[in-house]
Amino acid sequence: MEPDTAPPDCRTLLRCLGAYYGPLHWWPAETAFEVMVGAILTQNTAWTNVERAIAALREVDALHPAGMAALAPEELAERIRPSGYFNVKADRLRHLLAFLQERGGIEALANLETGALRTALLGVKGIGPETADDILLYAFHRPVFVVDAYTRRLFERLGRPHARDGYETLRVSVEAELGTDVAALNELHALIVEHGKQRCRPRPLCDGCPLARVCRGAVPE
DNA sequence: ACCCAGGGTCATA
DNA sequence: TATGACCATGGG
Repeated sequence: MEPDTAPPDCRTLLRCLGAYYGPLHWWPAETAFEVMVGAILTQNTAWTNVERAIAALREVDALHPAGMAALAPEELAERIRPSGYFNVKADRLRHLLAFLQERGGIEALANLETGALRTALLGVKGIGPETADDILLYAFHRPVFVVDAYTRRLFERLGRPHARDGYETLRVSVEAELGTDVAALNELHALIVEHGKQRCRPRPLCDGCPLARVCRGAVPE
């Protein structure tokens, strides 16, 4: 059943979720390249598994492009094994490396306009819309909203418009509310993920909480 | 023993 | 456009 009140806007969600969980200081990485690697490794995978893979890469100094490129393909796959889909993801990381080299590195990419940069990222095999937007927002600090499965579930339960529309439509609808506020876009996605991971009964998160009845489990009627 | 996780690609209809 | 199969590990 849908809430009988109007669905909360994004600023309200930020205030409420932020009061309870935040600030979250995303993305958990030290460099732009590490953000890109993490964005690929976390595809359909729990972050705890990604942390092991990242640690295994750090052990052999493979968290920068040259260091990763120096690894044999088999060793790269072996290092990231804990993150799952390790053969697929090893290929994707190598596509990323080739892309960075062709384009003159991260510094050169940073000169591109956001739309051009997104198009370029989507041209890399293994980088789809969500991964591209993770990279745009958290590695290049561009004003982009990242849509993921948690976002769809939450928005659907809140009765927000476009919850079931295509990726681009949903993304643009949020960006229309938050404008070019990179800090807000950063925090909102992080908070939605953090809240989505909770396995809890619905409870109020803030004063007059608009999603007190919306948690990971079924929405009580 | 199941279900899911901070997706994406490819083949098919 | 829209499903379905596939990729794979680790925690609840």
